[in-house]
Amino acid sequence: MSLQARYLPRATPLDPAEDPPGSIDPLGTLGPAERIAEVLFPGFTARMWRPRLLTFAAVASLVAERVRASGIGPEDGGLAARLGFERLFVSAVVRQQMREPDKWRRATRRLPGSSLARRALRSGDVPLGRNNFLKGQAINGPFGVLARLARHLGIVDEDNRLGRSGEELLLAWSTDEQLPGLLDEDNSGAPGKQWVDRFSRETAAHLAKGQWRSPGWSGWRELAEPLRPDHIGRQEGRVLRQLLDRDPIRARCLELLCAPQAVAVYRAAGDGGRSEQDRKVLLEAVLPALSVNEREEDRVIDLTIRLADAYERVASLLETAFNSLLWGLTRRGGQARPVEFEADKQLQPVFKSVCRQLAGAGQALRNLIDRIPAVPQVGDLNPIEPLDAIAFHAQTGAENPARLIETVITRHRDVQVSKGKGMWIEPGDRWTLMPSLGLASDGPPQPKVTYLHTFRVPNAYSFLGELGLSGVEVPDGET
DNA sequence: TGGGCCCTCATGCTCAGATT
DNA sequence: AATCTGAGCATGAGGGCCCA
Repeated sequence: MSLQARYLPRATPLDPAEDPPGSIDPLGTLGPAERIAEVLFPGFTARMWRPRLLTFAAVASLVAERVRASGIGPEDGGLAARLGFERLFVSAVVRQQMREPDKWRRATRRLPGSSLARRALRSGDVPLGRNNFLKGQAINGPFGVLARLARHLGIVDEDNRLGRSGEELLLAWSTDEQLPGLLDEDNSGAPGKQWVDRFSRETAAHLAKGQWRSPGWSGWRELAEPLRPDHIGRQEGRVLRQLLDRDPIRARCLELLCAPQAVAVYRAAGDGGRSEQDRKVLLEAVLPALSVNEREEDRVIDLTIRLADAYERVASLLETAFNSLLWGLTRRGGQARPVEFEADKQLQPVFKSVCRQLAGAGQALRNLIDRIPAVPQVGDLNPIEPLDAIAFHAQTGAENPARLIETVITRHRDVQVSKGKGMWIEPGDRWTLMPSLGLASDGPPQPKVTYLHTFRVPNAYSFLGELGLSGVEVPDGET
């Protein structure tokens, strides 16, 4: 099929030459939600699933240090060595999986770079490097996605060098994997030291000479086996759990997630997607299990969950209102006068419903914000001003549909201005929808109850499952 | 029972926000 | 301004289901 000229993009009067408007978060609700999530599971992000990559991070940090000490690698603080070792590791795990799919089935799940490593292996075992591995490997690779938590736990420091907790973790790991003497400085010849020296040399040779071992090399297996992401050792697991429990709020949240009732709620909510898992577990399992009179951490968690819920209700209602404007404009060919939205028979019930629900949600949010200053663990992470703003918008928008429309478009304008971006909807006598931002569903958007943002509950359960909590293993269809 | 199609979800990249 | 970081989102691989 040939490409025809009429399908090529052409500038039209509707196609402004300036930068396109920001494509996500038109109401600026993401930032505050992230800060609320940070109270419950500090250090976690939405991409963290496999706790064993924390151990890998410690090992990679040690190897990078050894390569640096040897003076072979480039003078970059060990970054190149870390990334080189990481490529060897991912390739090593993928090789084992391709050789013995049954035994290694769960090893590469959510292992960043695994599919690129597999592709390189299939096309003739091409060495992994900058051009055929992860873009932005430093942050998107196995180390990178866990780096924030690894720092929180003291496994690595700000410069990604091995930290005190990292040493503790490595000692436990090396005992489990029968690699004693891992951290020896002298020429002890201990198995652990030999292992580290060997793969430090391999990493250095990979970096300096582009060395890439043949498929039959025994090192592939000996690298993959003790670090495979699906087998955490006993002592290693105990240390990981201790490190995660060092923050009292995170420890209490993890404890509450382990309750059978909470696990049941989590599993039952699986169909609704991750936002339903967040919402149901927090509201139906964790919140009722708190002892706010006896435990200080529980008071923090109680306020945070209530805050998260009120915030998400407000954010999703405002987004519904904004999407209604997009939908109304799309149906009118991208242009409409503001009064047409209020008069739209299909949008009227949506706006009315949003207003009605916003009144309660906005008041709830306002009451919770007032309690924040008394709880430093929440207040330190959550500036009041952005929360105040959204509560104010909720209460203003709740008055009537006209006020709602005005509030939402004003908030959108302020958000885009602060980002230095154009608006999705250009206001004026007639409002104009920017190209490619239309919303072309059959019916108007409906007020949603689902959370727009993630609160890390599924990530925490993934960690707990791999650390031995039963009932939350990632299902993979066996039996 | 085999083939094909559709849907789901993991994966990797892009872009926005934060920080220096 | 440049760099670093994180979530959103497009994409495509793979699994399941349906039909022949």
